[in-house]
Amino acid sequence: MNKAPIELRFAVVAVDVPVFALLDGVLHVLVSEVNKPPHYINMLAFLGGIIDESENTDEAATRILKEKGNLNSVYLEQLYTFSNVNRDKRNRVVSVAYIGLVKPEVAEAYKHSDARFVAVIKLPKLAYDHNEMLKTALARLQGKLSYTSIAQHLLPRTFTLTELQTVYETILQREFDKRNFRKKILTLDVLEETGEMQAGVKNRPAALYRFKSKQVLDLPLF
Amino acid sequence: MNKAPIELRFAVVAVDVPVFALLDGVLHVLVSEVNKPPHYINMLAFLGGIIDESENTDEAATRILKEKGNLNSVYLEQLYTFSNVNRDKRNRVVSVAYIGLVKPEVAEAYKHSDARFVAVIKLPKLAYDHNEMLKTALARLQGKLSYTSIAQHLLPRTFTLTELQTVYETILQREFDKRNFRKKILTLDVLEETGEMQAGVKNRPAALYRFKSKQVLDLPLF
DNA sequence: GCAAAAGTGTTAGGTATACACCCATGC
DNA sequence: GCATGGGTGTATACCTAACACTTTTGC
Repeated sequence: MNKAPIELRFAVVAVDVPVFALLDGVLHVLVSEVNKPPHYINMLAFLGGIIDESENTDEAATRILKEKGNLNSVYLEQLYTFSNVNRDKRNRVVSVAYIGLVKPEVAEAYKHSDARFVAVIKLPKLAYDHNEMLKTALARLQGKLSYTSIAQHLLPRTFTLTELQTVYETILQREFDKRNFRKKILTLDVLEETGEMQAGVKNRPAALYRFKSKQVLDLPLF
Repeated sequence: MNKAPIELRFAVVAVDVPVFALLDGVLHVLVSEVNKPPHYINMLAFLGGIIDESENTDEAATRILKEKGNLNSVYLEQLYTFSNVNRDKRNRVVSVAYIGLVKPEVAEAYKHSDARFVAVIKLPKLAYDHNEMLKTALARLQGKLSYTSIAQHLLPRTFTLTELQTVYETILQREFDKRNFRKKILTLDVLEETGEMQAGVKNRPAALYRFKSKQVLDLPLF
């Protein structure tokens, strides 16, 4: 493919991906060390990188999580594009940010040389404009949870209704009445019982459910 | 500012802006002629252009509407970033799309050499990926109308409740009961009466309202 | 038998929906 | 006085929110 005149190509296009996971009922996000003197010395940032000539930004996000974080099976959706002139002090980078969600068993097993899941409330000042990106991502996550079935990507394949409720309570930062929550979610008819029960818990075992559809559906929730 | 290595700068970053207006109760969008042989001959597309080194994409969108369409006072919000490798067949362009909204008096008075407002339902096949962009924009517009006070940017500064209802009915493509619509919108407490009435209409003149706040607020609507 | 979490129904208050007639103005 | 759109209230169904006790399991 032809290229546009060089003077129009002053910016690089990157993707950045805050990948969220719930670990022990606490929202975590994947960060890695950044050490790019003089501006970004020993700071944390989300995984990200520059897109290739042969891919769109969706594909770049998937590739970069794989290459830089050894992460597969991440649910991704585009978040927002950040383009302030000085958002990366080294040179002009326009970043198409994505939100990534992984199931807890993926995050629990995660081991990588420099990337790790850190509790969102414990994050320090991040590199680039990633604090702003985080704020945008959290707001979007709350919105999406409230009117779609996106919670399925933060839960194991099968889960208890209490686990599902905990996802909502953790991310929306409010509590729900157990009976009302169950009534609501069950009448939406998006879950089905697996027929299995929890095993090895030291209390009454709960019934396990799964989402009927792997699609993220629009739902009237909260 | 330093530049990244040239081999990473294969793409240009552009913005594209479908600008919507309601004219006589019909949704219109601003398009201009594109004539870029061999791929795009005498086609229509939304206003758009390449960002400058000194601006972010928000600023670029505002500037381009002014420069290429002589349009000011457009409400803008970022829509989505389109990055498919072949979305522009001439060379690699990553487009950060915005939605623009203008008040009917602006659209009615609009005169420009090649840009014009065309009814959305009458649009032909557009250049680039602008049909896909339109689809995304319309879906977003419906969503925003349903849970924010964005309608204010498609209405004159003062308006009747029937005009407001027509905005909702046109964009959401459903009808509302007049009494229930009024009750709902008035109990939300976002409107105030101007004290003025319509003049020169050949029926009973309606009371004129305005939005209390110029901010776009989140509201529980439909 | 005790600790821990699962599971389950009812009531009251508020919100959404459906529906029809009179009013003010221009011509 | 007629045509046009403006403006208003009520009754019903539905949904939401508040609330407490019994069950099952492991130890």
